[in-house]
Amino acid sequence: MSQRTTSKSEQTRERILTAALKVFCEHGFEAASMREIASASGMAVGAAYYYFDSKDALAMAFYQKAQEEMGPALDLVLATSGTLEQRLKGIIRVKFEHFAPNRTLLAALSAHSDPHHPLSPFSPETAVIRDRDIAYFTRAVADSQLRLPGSIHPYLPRLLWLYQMGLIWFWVFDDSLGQERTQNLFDKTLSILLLMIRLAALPLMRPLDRRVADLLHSVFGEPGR
Amino acid sequence: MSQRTTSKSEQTRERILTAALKVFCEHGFEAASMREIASASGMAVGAAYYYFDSKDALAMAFYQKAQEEMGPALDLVLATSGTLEQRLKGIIRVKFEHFAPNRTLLAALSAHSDPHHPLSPFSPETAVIRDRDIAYFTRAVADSQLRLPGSIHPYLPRLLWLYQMGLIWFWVFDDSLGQERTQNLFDKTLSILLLMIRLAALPLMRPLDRRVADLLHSVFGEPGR
DNA sequence: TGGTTATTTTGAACAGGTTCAAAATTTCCC
DNA sequence: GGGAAATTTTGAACCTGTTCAAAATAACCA
Repeated sequence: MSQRTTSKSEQTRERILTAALKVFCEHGFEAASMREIASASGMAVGAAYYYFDSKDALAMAFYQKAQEEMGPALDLVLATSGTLEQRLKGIIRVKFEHFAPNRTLLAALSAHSDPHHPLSPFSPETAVIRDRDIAYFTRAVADSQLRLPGSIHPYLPRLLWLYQMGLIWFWVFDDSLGQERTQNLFDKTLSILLLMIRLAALPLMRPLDRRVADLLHSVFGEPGR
Repeated sequence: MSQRTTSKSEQTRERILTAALKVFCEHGFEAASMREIASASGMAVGAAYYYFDSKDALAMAFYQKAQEEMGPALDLVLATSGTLEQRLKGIIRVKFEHFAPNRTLLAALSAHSDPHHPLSPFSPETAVIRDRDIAYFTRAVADSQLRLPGSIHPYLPRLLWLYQMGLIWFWVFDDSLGQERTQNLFDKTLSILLLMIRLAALPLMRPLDRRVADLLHSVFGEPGR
């Protein structure tokens, strides 16, 4: 049966990924070798490459799995909080808490700044993951009544995603105890962000609005979803 | 004589770097192998590693050399322009023009986002290069009369440097013809930046100022040079 | 069931960055 | 000048990510 086969194949894939995460946790991403991962999973090196395109792809698979696992917690945040502030705080807290045990693993993904690289957060290959992520920000913005210029509004989810990516980047490399510096950065930037959104409604900001909308259009392309 | 020795050693180093740049230009950074670079310079692989810590370090050496070469052009910009706008435009244009022939080589440096990595733009190891770079922005800000809150002022050079880094990052991966998208981004963000600086002087912005200054302090540390 | 095809698994081979002990050369000092 | 010490140069060896042709296994169908 094709069903069973897929399932067994899936199991093997799972087994390799689990072994990889274990090895990553033990020696860190760099120090972990594909040979060790393979033998930890009881398979040959080639098998790991049959299921994953590269070593980095293992880190990406971890991210993808994490995204699925966080789904319910994120839904809960959106269901139980109303203001944008609460929602953003909630969403980002969920992510930090979920990734905390493997925080440094994310550094492997931060390495790919080139949007041409399949594992870059900006690549076409990661578009599905990215869009799923952005969708949460879309929902976070949706029914929170924001008085934001309409021209900027459609870009807000993507901007917030970008903001989150920046925070995560800072967090990944934050050596302070309990990553308190990131917490500090988060508190302060969020408060500025919300204040700016409030100020953006003032007529004085009109010239700024126009320019920002123009900029966003040329960076992100069409405003439509 | 110690002088001669240093000089000859320096020459060899130069010869390897030149060969490396040639090979990088021919096949790109990734495709260039250390063996090819070594043989192109008429030395053994080990020699390259005697002068440079890694392959990436060759790209960094290129950046460092470029920084020195751009010095006079940057000084000229500062000497012949008065407004912050003209100066920023000038400084960044000089850089783009200088790096244009080797634009993609900079991608090798963009790869190191981890501040722990010696070649990261944020690492202690690159502090000298970074500070030299920031100094130009300090000079650019210096005698252009800006009405900016005093609490933010000391961070401005570092912020402008960060802004420049972002632009260069965008430029390195910009596939549009003649990198026109970057030009567009530059024009629009600069106009927004200058408008924001003008708006920042308004008393209405006082609460924002305080928060921004607080944020900058916690990210950059002490305001003093 | 038995043969054929598709999927999965293997591990040796490859390529390239990096190391290092030894050799070659230069410097330094008596 | 000559011998010790420092510097420079060498290239084979190492390690690791990755590939790939062949082997093993599973799925499918007559």
